[in-house]
Amino acid sequence: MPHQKLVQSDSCARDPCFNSAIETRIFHSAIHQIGISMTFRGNTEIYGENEPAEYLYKVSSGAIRTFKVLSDGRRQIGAFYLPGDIFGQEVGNEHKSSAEAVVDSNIVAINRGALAALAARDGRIARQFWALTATELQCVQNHLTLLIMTAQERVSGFILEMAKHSRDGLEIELPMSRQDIADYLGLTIETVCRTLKQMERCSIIALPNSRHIVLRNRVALSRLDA
Amino acid sequence: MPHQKLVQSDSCARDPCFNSAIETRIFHSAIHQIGISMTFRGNTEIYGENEPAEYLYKVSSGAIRTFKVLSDGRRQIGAFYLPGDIFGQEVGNEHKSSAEAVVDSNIVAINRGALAALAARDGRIARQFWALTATELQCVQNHLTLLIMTAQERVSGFILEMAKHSRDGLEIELPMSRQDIADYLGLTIETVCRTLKQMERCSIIALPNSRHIVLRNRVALSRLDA
DNA sequence: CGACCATTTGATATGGATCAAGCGATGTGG
DNA sequence: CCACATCGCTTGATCCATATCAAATGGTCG
Repeated sequence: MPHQKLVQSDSCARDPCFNSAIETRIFHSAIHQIGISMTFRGNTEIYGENEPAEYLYKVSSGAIRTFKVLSDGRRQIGAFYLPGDIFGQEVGNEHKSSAEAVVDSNIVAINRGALAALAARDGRIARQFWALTATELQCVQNHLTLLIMTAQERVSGFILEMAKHSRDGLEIELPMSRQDIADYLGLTIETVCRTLKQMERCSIIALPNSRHIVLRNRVALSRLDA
Repeated sequence: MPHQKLVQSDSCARDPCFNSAIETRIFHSAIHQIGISMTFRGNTEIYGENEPAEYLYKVSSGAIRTFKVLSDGRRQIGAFYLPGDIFGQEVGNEHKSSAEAVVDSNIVAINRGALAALAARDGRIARQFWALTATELQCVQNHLTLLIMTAQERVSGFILEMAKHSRDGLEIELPMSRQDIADYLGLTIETVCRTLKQMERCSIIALPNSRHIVLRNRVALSRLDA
């Protein structure tokens, strides 16, 4: 799960080649100055695979998923982006994934060309711009590690990721469906359900309803995640 | 599989924010000028997880694997680096994986600080420096896609990747063991063996010996890879 | 209230893991 | 030069985690 805050608080902050908290703030305020605010209803497309990547997006509210659909219809969700996260940064000129709003969402769109122009004049902006790719890399690598693990480990990994985004780190409001979670973790809906249920039986979590998870035993949960 | 050539020939080349073939050449010649050549025997460590990332490395000959070992001993190979590839680029100041020579290898080590200094004076170098992260991202994303597929698809994906590195794209010399392949694909040795054998039975590939694969039917192979 | 869709739960099937030999190179010492 | 130990690979038999198929439940909206 991409997460701008990670960049500030993690190892990256110490790397002279990367960003600092101050630069991050400058960058985000630049985004809001040159960006255009937009609204998307849940389950609507923001951009499609192979489309030219003209814009970068910052999530103001809601949740976004990026994904690829394989030839046989299987869907691989690459990431979920939550408020504060930036998505749409690509390696080339084209989007390598599609992006959809998971629920009704507000996002700020920033023209990549305009941002590049700013970056050309301000090294701090340039560093932040590049740091997006680095953050992305970090997230994909974590995701990769999840995919070689057992169902239990994947689900606990997912819950712990989501918990980082929640206010208190204990109560999680899931914007996404079971199918979304399954496609993110490379499992089926049924396995996700059963695994969650089993964790509930062990009093590791509580499931007041299908979109709400409460952490009851974080230590046990972390243990499940290898 | 990271692959500098990818950066030149792929979509990235068209992105003004990224590199061009000329810049790539300038970058690589800079590496050879400020880099120190080193030799590693097969199965020896180049760097370990969490060590400070002082150097960047370019493979001259041989093959390198980067990997993480999970708490329970499972090993996840993140990538194989073959001649021409650059590895050791990290998001922060520390290596997030360990690196080992797969077979006896020659590599050129470049001080990251020295490269950063060059980059500060030459935007072309800076772009290339950053493009490394982008290339890495691209590769991890491909790897991620492999891991949600069936054993057959993973193995064919792997073979096709390796074929890109071979001279004629048909005859593949594998530097790595079955265990390495298994740990890269998230499978067991036995499954890798059986899958290869089955492809041989279908005349999709030939296996003159365990380290040599010959593509007999590339179309059928690509079809297996979703 | 009834239709609809997401989620849960249950029963069964299966792909890949695990366990266990066998085999074929490579190397070592007698 | 040949037994023999070693190590990586292959092959076979069995098991199990997760997928698949099927049905029940429950929440939401007209």
